[in-house]
Amino acid sequence: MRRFRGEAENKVDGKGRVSIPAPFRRVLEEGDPDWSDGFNPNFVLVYGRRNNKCLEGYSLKSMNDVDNLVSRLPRYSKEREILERLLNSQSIYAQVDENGRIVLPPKLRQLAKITSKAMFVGMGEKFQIWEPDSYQEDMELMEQKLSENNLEEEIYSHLDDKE
Amino acid sequence: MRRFRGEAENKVDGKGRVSIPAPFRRVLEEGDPDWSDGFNPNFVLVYGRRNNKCLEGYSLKSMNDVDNLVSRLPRYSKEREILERLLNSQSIYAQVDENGRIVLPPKLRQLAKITSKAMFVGMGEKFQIWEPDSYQEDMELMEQKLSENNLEEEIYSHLDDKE
DNA sequence: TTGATTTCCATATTTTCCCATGATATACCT
DNA sequence: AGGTATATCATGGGAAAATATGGAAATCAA
Repeated sequence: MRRFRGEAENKVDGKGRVSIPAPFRRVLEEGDPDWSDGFNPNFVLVYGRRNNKCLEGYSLKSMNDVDNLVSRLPRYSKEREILERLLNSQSIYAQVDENGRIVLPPKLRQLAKITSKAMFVGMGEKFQIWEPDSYQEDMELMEQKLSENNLEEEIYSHLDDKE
Repeated sequence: MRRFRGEAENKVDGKGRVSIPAPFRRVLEEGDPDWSDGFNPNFVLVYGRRNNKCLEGYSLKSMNDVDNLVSRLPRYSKEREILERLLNSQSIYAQVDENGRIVLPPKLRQLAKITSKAMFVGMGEKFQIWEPDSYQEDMELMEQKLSENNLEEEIYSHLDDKE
């Protein structure tokens, strides 16, 4: 299964339209069970995550995976209710149009402070949409934290095969 | 499993096209689960490592191994999000074309300061793409450091099996 | 009606695809 | 062994398709 990789900065016009980077569209197509050649994929936009600093896009398949994880929790547990609230109420279906664009509703643009440009960031099974300056800030903050405490090595150590 | 070995300097044309050295292609083919004779392998180009001094190519298989390790971390943990950011946002899929070439997008060429030539360097499970002068500099720096303190022996000693 | 949203069309630029060439290399055949 | 046909390789150029983006017309909603 193809993953969301790379970054792309696209323009947002007055109507809130933005192009989804073509490589991301390929992943969304692959992740939409109903998609077939010539048609446009649907997917899910989540806006309640990361303190509203960005939006997150999931293919239908990967959203399903997340939903299934939630379903495994006890039906009326606090955790499950919170997760269901975050994932379901704070998300919408979006559909790519004929030109490869979506419309970001005003509310979502406000939340993420997106005005004239949007930065698309690949995150593997999902992607994020940032206001470009916020993204750069966040990236720098992350890199700073990594180098500060020599965390990079520690982080990468998580990758070592341990069985 | 075949490994990336050797060096090759190839031209980069105006469109950013470069030939992947034929021996490297053989490794990429072997490392692409979907590849079969007559087709062209896909792989992953990473541009965020090594201070942007070069690009790195990974076969799909070896990249998959890394991704799978990340997937084992709790889905929304800090570590996983950081790793996903590092690994996914700073990489793209690349596909070898009919003539054995890939296109280096302008952004990646800029990052590595690659203009008209690219040096391909085998690194075992991955390969690097350098601007030829930068590569020579880096190589000389390394050799200098090694000989200066007579470190070569010490370096190789790390290879001894210690349990 | 009027503002907003969706659909459709237009276009410059980028990217991809396809074919061509010269240079090596490999295989084959007598 | 010599010579010839056959691949493969690195590279170039042009045609065709795809991408990102702008704007107009059509549709919808209050």
